[in-house]
Amino acid sequence: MAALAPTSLPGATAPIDLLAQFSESAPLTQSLPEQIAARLSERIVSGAYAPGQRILEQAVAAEFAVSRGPVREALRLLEKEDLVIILARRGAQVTNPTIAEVNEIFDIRAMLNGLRDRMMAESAQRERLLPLLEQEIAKLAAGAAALDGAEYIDTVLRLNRLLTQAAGNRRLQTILGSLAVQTVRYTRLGLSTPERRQQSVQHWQHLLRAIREGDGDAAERIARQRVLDSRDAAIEQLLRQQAIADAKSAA
Amino acid sequence: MAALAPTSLPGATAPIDLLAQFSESAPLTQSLPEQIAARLSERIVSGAYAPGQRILEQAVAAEFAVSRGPVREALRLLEKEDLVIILARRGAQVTNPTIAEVNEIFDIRAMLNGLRDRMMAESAQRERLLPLLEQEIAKLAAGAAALDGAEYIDTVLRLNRLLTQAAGNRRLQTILGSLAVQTVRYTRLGLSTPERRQQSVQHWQHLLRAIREGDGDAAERIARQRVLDSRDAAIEQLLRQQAIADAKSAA
DNA sequence: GTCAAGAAGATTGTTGACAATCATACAAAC
DNA sequence: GTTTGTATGATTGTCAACAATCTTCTTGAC
Repeated sequence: MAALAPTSLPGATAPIDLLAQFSESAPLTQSLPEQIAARLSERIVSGAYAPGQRILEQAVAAEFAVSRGPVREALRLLEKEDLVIILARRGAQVTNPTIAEVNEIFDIRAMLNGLRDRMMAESAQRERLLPLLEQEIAKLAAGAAALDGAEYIDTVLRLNRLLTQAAGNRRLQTILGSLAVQTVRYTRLGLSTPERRQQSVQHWQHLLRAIREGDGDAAERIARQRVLDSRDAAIEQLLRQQAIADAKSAA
Repeated sequence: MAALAPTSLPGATAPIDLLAQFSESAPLTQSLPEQIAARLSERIVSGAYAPGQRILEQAVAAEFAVSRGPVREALRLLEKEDLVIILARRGAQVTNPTIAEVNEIFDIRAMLNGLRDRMMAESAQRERLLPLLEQEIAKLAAGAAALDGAEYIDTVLRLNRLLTQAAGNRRLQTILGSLAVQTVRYTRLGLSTPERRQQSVQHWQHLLRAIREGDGDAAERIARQRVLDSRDAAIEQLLRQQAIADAKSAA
């Protein structure tokens, strides 16, 4: 049996694939474990699965009408993204990063985004990408003033993906993609203020100039600073989520 | 009962350590997949499994007298380290990195070692580790003069582990550990000359001073330079291996 | 009331078998 | 001679059942 249509899985919400968003080019058909992982990933990032919550193989298998094998593999994929932790003979739990760990993630992102943007500034073919970057950064400026900032965040994600792909460093792409999932987990409903967003737009414009002038040192410095600045918003978001969780568990 | 609030837990798993074979402190009990992964890892790193070679699940399962399940999981672990690539319905193949990709790995290592050593220099508890570092660097100087440099490489690995663990950034540890596996793959039989090793020792001594003085900027700069310098040796090693492989396939 | 020891249930780890897909060899057509 | 189509074997993907281990609940002593 199991002649499964690659895109349809019992259970039924829209299969938004967070992981594919950051991968080079989403394959036309995802494997069964990948589909399951994508679904679970969304639940974790959205908060539907609370930090610390256990994920039982049998329960997931029953829900998606598959056996435990593919579910096991899906959980391993989520572990790779640090969305769950798997303890020997104790199964998977949704991770619950401490503030210190989120800080660490941003430290690493700062360094690697610095590398990425330096590579871009020093790349011979940056001329070809400059128009696209200019266009996206214009969109960014437009979205920054809005109240909810949803489009702003989308544009930031697109910009980052654009730069990451253009850097042409496959492994850098993998690592930054994984870190981006975590970042989205804390900035998705991104309650950053319009003021903060407009300051960020300035950073992006400075970066654009550095790239245009081929100034790798400047590009790296600006990228680092931009990531470290965005850290504050993420920490605030994390504290807010934890406060909500605490209130719930107290009730 | 017991509808307890999710117990707070550390963000993610301890990184599985394929370099454990080079360390005294291996975990007390490895899971079956981890043991298999470690054995296969050794073969890939040592070259017993050639780049591009297919690894069949059934063959490995038969050799270790287990079923294919644990072998599958072991192969997923190796994929995480980029020692193999797994293609859908086509199984696992030993990776065959291009020179460009090895360059990329060293770019990333340079940045993250920079972060790590900066953190060390700015850490409050660096005093406690300084004696250990001094001791290891002394060993390094002793081993640098030797002809084969085996002990030198062991000491470098120990030093790097020491610093990576001390940085206390779990995810950084994971990423650097994974990159270290790849690095060892190309520098293990490390035919770096005594001259090059002695220059490297100087770098380490400069780093030691920067850490002692709490100069994070200097620590980062030195670490970056050290990694980028070591890149040449790795590239040479890779070219040598490829030449051997070409000669074999021609014969 | 608290703690420890043991039993029962729940959950993961592993296995062997079956289904689906892929790679190869060979034949036929152009 | 090259290419296309087909059959066969090899290999991965998935499943359901069993074994090993952990967690929870109960019981009993202090």
